Amino acid sequence: MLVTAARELFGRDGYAATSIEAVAAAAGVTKGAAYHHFRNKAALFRSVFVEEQRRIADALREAAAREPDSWSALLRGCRTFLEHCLNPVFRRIVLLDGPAVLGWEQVREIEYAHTLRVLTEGMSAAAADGVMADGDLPARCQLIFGALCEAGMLLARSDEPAKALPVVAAEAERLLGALAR
Amino acid sequence: MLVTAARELFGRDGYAATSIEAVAAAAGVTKGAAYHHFRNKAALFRSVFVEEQRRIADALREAAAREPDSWSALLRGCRTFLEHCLNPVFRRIVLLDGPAVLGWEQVREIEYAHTLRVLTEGMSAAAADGVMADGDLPARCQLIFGALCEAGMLLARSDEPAKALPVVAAEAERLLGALAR
DNA sequence: CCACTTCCGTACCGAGGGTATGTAACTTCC
DNA sequence: GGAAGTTACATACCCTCGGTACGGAAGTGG
Repeated sequence: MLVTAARELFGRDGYAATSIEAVAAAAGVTKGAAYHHFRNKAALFRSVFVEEQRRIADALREAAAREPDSWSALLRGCRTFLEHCLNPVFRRIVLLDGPAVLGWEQVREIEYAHTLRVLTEGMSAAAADGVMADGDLPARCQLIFGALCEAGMLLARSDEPAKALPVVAAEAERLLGALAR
Repeated sequence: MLVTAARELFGRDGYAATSIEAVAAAAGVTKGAAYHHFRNKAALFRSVFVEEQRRIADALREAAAREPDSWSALLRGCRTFLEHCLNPVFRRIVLLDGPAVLGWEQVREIEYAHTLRVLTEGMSAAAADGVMADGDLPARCQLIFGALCEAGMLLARSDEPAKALPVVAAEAERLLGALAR
C-alpha cells in the first residue's frame, strides 16, 4: 500500500527528505503508479496526514468514553494525546511537517473533522454538564490544542519522556482548570 | 542584503517555493554569492528566522516594560504577541515553516534565546512577586507559548482579525489566569 | 610586491518532482 | 462475446533547483 509506505518514510525521514520514487519502491510499484493515485507529492502526504488524524481521534474517543463524567473525560483525552506524542512518526507528520506542507488552512480543516472535533465535543459535553465556564468555545479548543501540541513536543524532547509526562500533564491540567466553572 | 530579500520571499511564498537563485537575484547578486555566505538553503532560512525572533522579542520586551507590574506585563506581552501574529510574514516564517525546516530542536534553541526567554523572564518576575502559583516554569512557558501560537494562527484566519483579537485574547488571558496564585 | 584571504561569478552535476505516452487488464453494454 | 471505454500501472523524458568546483577580482598583511 502506497499510503502505508509513505507513512513509514515520511514519519522517519520527513517530507522533504523522502522522494516519491522511494515511497513507490517501498510499496513495490513505480513512480508512475504513485502519480496515478495522487495528483502530487503533497496529495500523498495529505492522505497520510488524514490517516494519522483518524487514528488519534479514534484513540481519544475511545479513551474518553471509558471515563465516568465529562470533565474527567476531558482530562483523560489530554493525557492520551500527550502519550500519543511520544510516537515520533506522529510528531513528525502531524506536528512538524503537516502545517508546512499542507498549510494552516488545510491542516485545520482536517483536524476539525478529527482531533479537534473530539476535543470540541468533549468541551461541549462539559459545558452542557455545567462544569465549564462561559466563553468562546472554538477559540478555547484551539488554545488548549496548541498548548497540548507544544507540550507533546516538549516532553518528546526530554531525556526521559515517561518521567516528564506527569509534570507536563500536570501543567496541562492546570490550564484546563482555568476553564472549569 | 541577502537576508532581507530572503525574508521577503520566504515570508511571501514559503520556504519550499522559494529558490536560492530567486533570493540572490532579488538581492542583486548570484547564487554563488549566496552560497559563499551561507552553507545551504536552510542556513539562510535560519538567519531569517533568528532575525524574526529578535524583532518580536524586542517588541515584547518593550511592550512589557511599559507596564506597572509583573502580572500586567505578562498580559501585555501575550497581547502584543497576538498582534504580531497578524503579520503574514511572521506567521509563515516562524510558525509554519520554521519547525519543518529547522527541526524542533533548533527552533526551540533559538526561541529560548529570544521569544521564550522574554516569556520566561516575565513569568519568573511574576513568580518572584508572588503572584504566580508554584509549578514547573519551563513547561508552563512552553504550554502558554503553544497556546499563543495557535491563537495567532486562528485569529489570522478569521475574516476580521481586528475584531477577533479581543475574544481570542480574552481566552488567552483566562488561561494565564490559571497560573495566578 | 607578494602571499593569502575574502568575496563573488560561471559552469556544471545530480536528484527529484512532474508530465507524456504506451499498454495491459478489467468493466460495461449491447 | 466482442467493441468501447476506463482503470492501473510502467517507461521515458523534461526541467527546476540545491549543491559543488573552480576561477578570478578585490582587499589585506607583512
